[in-house]
Amino acid sequence: MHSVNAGDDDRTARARIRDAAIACFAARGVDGTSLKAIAEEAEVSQGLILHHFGTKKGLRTACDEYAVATIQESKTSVMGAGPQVDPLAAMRADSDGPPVMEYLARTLADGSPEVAALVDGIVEAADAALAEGVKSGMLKPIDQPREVAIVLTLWSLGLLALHRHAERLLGVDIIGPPEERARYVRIAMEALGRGLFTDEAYQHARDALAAPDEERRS
Amino acid sequence: MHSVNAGDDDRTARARIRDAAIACFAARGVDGTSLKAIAEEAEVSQGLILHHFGTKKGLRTACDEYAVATIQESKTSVMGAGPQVDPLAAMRADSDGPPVMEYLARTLADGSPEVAALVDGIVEAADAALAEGVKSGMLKPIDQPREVAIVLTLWSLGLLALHRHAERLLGVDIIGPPEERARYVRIAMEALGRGLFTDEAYQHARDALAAPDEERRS
DNA sequence: AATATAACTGATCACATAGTCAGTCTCAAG
DNA sequence: CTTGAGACTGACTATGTGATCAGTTATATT
Repeated sequence: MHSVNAGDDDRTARARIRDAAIACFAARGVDGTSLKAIAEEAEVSQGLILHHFGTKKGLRTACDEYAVATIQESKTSVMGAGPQVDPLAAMRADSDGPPVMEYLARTLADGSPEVAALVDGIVEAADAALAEGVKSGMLKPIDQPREVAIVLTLWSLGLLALHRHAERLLGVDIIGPPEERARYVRIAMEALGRGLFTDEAYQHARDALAAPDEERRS
Repeated sequence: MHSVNAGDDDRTARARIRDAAIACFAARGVDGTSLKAIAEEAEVSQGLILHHFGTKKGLRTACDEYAVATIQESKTSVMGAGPQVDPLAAMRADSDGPPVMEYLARTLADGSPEVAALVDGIVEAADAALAEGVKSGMLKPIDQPREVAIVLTLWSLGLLALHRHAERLLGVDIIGPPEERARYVRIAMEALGRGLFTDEAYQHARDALAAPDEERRS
């Protein structure tokens, strides 16, 4: 009865609580989720949650750490295959585990230090991937490579945060499996790959933007 | 004492409550804000909030409507100046009013119908702007103009939702005044304007993506 | 088997919350 | 002046919250 396992679930109670919390937080937000709801979802008592995590904030932190670790893991495994243009492509949550991507989408905006560090790491990876792409001749030389890496990363993650809008407008669940995201990648490729401006319009815009006060180059 | 106005503030109490709610919601989120906190901020009793708005949800809806109306207003006024590439540039909150942009950034992700409608409207505007740009020869022809308009809009709005990350990584407050955002525009221009891929790499990637279903392992 | 340690529960606490209500005050119209 | 309606308040309620705690059960160690 009071065993470590409950039902046919072989996860430890601690893991079950964490996963339940991630699911609840992803679905209704951290503030919108009570410990009671998590306890019911994990089929444990509410007291056990606090026994394991101390406070709700502690649970939140544990969720952040787990999500970050999960994503880092899949990121490095995907990274081995070669440089990736789309930072999002490097992030793929296991379909069987807790909904890490949804959780991240929810918590990206209300900045915890753990998530901030994750974002920083993704930027670094994107920066490296861009440099690699330039070196291999796949990408054009970039004037502000780091800044471009940052913006590309935040565009991707921002789209993740707004994935419900993307689903409504585009009919694409960018959190879903790779084949579901293929349409998005094609659209992104059209915008980012060849560029939108005509050559002369780009030169003109560039000159107009370059004019201001100070110049920041690497 | 019980007059319509309080202190030297000539807004109606109803407007003061709404503005205070927007400020609190923007700062700490809707769920993280109590009616008591709003009442204190607006210098009214908590009962008056419910007298005017019925429920907290009603207040939230009123905030959404006000924010949407404010942004729509500035959007159309900016639109008169000509087609805009960056959807964000069309949105500028008055510096004196409540922090509408911060509020929008907070609420973009937890989709209310009002905000969803606003997003749809911005997409329409971006779509029209793209078409205009193509027509005037500023932009290259676009294969999937509507989809590109959607993605560009969501990238911009997603960046807005993640503006704290942008500030940390880029040192740019994209909510701030236009001159503050100039650096971001230059970066976005480098990525979107001329494109990142070399010509042959783009052709190659494009061909690879055009194939209906393929397992893409780079 | 004995014992210590950790897992776990359910009752309970103090507190914050959204919402209700009775009644006061202001002001304008009759 | 009277009256009625809406603005407004402060006390109140019912409920939900995170957290505490005493006590119980399981697991591991010896």
